[in-house]
Order: sequence, then structure tokens, then C-alpha cells
Amino acid sequence: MAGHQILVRQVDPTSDRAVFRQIADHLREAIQDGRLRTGEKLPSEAQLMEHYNVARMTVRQAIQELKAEGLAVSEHGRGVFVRARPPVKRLAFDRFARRHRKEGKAAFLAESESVGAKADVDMIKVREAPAPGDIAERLRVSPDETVVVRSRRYSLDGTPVELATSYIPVDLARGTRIMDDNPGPGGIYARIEEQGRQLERFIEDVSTRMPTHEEARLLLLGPGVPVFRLIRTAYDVEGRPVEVCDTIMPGDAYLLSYELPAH
Amino acid sequence: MAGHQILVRQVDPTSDRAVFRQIADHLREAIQDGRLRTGEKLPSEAQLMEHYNVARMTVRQAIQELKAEGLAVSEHGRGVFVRARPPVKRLAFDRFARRHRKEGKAAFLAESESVGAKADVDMIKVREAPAPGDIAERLRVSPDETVVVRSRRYSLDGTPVELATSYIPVDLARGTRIMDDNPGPGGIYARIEEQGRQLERFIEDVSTRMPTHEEARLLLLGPGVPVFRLIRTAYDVEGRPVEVCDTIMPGDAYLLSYELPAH
DNA sequence: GAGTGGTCTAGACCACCAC
DNA sequence: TGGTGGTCTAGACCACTCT
Repeated sequence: MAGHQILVRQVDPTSDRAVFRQIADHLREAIQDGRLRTGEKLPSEAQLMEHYNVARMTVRQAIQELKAEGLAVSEHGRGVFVRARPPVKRLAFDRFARRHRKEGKAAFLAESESVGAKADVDMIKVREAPAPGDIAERLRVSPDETVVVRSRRYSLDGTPVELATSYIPVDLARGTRIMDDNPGPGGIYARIEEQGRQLERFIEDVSTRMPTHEEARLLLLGPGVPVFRLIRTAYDVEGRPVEVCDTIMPGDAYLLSYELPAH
Repeated sequence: MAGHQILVRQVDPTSDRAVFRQIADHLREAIQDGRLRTGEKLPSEAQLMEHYNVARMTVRQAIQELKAEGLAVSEHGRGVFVRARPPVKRLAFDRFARRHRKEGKAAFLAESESVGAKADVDMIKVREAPAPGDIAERLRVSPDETVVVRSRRYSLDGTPVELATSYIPVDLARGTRIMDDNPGPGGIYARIEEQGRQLERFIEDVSTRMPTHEEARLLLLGPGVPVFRLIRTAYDVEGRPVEVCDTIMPGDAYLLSYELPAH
């Protein structure tokens, strides 16, 4: 093993800064200036204890800090590693252009094909249920009015990338393939347009927060990775909201791109 | 004190789930179903130790988990409290409409006035420096080509809400008030349009991550709060990028709203 | 079996806050 | 001054991974 070259400095016990934070600082710098590269193993807890001459809880607190920042992940029995950043997927502002629906693809499939990835949808559940408050407001239905709720999980090459729940007024969904697990070519939006309700625009409301435990489990998120919450409302040409889609996406895997007018 | 009503359950020592996680689960449920309200104090570490009959490090791990999720904040010498969510500010998709500039207001001031808050800008620094790689690409200049860099911090009613850094090609900035700390009425965009370069559109690239330590300090962020990173590129009517603005915003204080075309 | 991280105990001293 | 959280020590036993 010959000792870790990255361990050169010692902590300053007279400093105001807590010892565990100083250790975290050393490791953070090593990661950020490339002395520790993506996927590489950090010194073990035992090595850090010996080098800095501190108790185990102290080095664990330092490592905990790096994990919370999303810089490191631990693997039981193997070690602590510099987190590998997933390739970032850019969601373009024209991703709901009608030409995609015309080609018989739902938005997600159209997007993923363009990057040569294999898309999957699982955990599909369709039911009728009351609309939650913020959704009802966007859909312009009474709070707790029954709507059709479609939830599902999207994966790309086997990695879960999105949890989505759509809310559709019952009069637009009942008796259509929107009630089926597979809504057919072009997805929900194509089924809505078939009813003569041409879509005109979408409003997306983007927020971010730390995931709940359930979300972290379903999206295989490590600690220190926030999620995007994206609430999209689809409007038809008459200005009526015809669908609200509430999606949760890993924050480290997406870049959302939008166009704004200057006039 | 009469004991905490929220402490009713005990942990199951035979469960696979770690004791500290079970304690965190109890507290999380109490917060989420309203038994512990915003701003309210959690039971102290000593109380939790006694109730669950565990060591101090165990209850501290439970509390640590809640803090990482952004559900609680600790105050030295006072206690641990249910995190107060700041009022969420909605950024509308028409916020760069020219009418705001015509009224002599920069975008930030126009926005904040509409909600009746007092806006401040501090930590203003203007300098010439090489453009970072991702910025240079958006600005279509060579990597490390010198550009004008304007950084500043925005506050609302005394609370810091945004760290922003603008990059402007030197030929558009030198000799104008863009080089001044105060760029004048209507902000940078107004100064650019005065040079006959009418703005046509903006592209905003939105990402999210945990803040660096420096960002958490400048934005007064607690643990467990992610940030938005928003990179906005401004284009003139000829399609030339005339400014790139890189901003960091507390993720719990903003909701970004965008409009997407369906055609 | 040796090495790793995960969990937990039972203390200690300190800094900060409210009374 | 007593209660609070912040930091740190020095152990223990366990589960997991690799060889």
C-alpha cells in the first residue's frame, strides 16, 4: 500500500475549525483538484485514524460530511469511493413538439432513442382517485374531485431515471386507452389530441429538494443527491388544462433547458 | 414538561432496520403528520436517550438523518427544531419581458417589487478575467478568452436569495456602465440594448446539486437544502450570445416556471 | 481470514443559550 | 446555573467483500 500520497497535511488542533471538518477539507480538496479521481478509493477509516491520530468517530464524521455533499459514496465491506457522476441528460425546450407525437412516440421514448439508450417503463398503475390540492388547482377541478391517476417509473438502460404521476380529468380519460397500462403510440398526449383537443402549450413548474426515503429507494439515489420535482400542466387550444404530470427526477442526471422570450 | 406526547412508540430491537433509523422514522412521521409543527422543538437528546434507552450517539445519528433530509435544524444551546420553510418565490417565464426594462428596472428589482419586498444587492465585484469552459462555450468565445465578469449577491428583506455572476464579451462592456458597480436603470440588459443590439431570447439551463460550503455560507443555507444552478444565455436578434449569467439560488426558496410550445 | 464500513455504548469536555 | 447541542475518545460486535 506504501501509504496514501494524498495524506500529506496534518490538522491544526488549535484551529477554531473542528478536526473532523479539517479532515473533510483535506479530502474534498484532493477530490476537487484531481488527486483523487472519480471512482477511486479514499484512504480507509483505519488509515485516516492512524494518519491524523484521531478516534474512529472523528474520521467517520469527516466522511459523513463528504457523503452529504454528494462527493463520496461508501460501500459496505469495500471502502469509500469518489462518487461517479452519471452522464447528464439535457431536456430540451422543444421536447414536446408535435412532430415527436406524429412519429408515434411518447416524449420519453423519443428523447431516449435520440441518445441511443434502451428505455423501459415499469411500476405502471392506473386508478381513479381524488386530486391533491396543488394538482387540482392546476387542473382547475374542485379539491378532491376524482380524476384519473397514472403513475409509472421510467428507466434508461436499466437505471431508473424518473417517477411520474399524471392526473387527467375523467371526461377525457374514461373509455380511452389512457386507462390502459399502455396508452398506445404517441402516449397520453396523442390520445388527448385524438379527441379533437389540440394541445397548445405546457407550463412546467420546477422545484428541488432532498428526496424522501421512498424516492431515494425507487430511483437508487445515494445520499447527497437532490431531486428535481417538475409539475407540467398541458393546455389545449381553448386554454383548458387537460393533464397535470408530477415527476421526480434525480438531480444529478438532468439538465433542464428552457427558452424565454425577451419581448 | 409532562413528557412528549409524540414519544409513544418504542423501537423494535429485532428489526433489520437500524435503531437510529427507527427513531428517525418516528420523528419524521411526527413532523409529516403534523404532531410536530413548523418551528416546534423536538424532544432533546437527553429525552430521546431516556425514552428509547439508547446511547447519545444513536439519537444524534437519528437527528443527523432528519437534518440531511432538510426536515430539522439544530441550534446550539437551544434545541432541534422543525425546519421553517421559507415562502417560495415563483419565477415566471415572462420575467425578462422588455416592459420591465422599459420601466427602468432590472429583472430582480422588478420581480421583488411585485411581491412588496425590499431588495438589496451587495458583494458587487466587476473585473476582467478568462471565461470558464462551459461559459465560454455558451458565449461562443475561445476558452479562457478574457471577458468582463460581474458578480454580486441579491437579498430580499435582508435574506440572501441569489449569487449571480455575469460574463459579457469585452467589446460590449468596455466603455459602458456595465463596468460600474451600478450599471444604471434597467440593468445590464438595458445597457446592451442601448448599443443597438436588441435582445431576442434567453436560454436557461437549470441544474441542481448540494451547495459547496462557500455557497451555504453566503446564502445562509442549512444542511439538507440543495441549490438551483441556473445558467442563462442572452441572445440578440442576430443570434449572437451577448451575456451569460450563472446564478446559484437556495432550492427551497424558488419555484421556476416555464412555458413550452406544443407545436 | 483479513480488511472494510455499519452500528452502538458510555463516557468526557466544551460552547452556547435562557433564566 | 442548568440544559442544550458540538465535538471527541476508546472501545465493542456485526455484516459485508475479497482472496
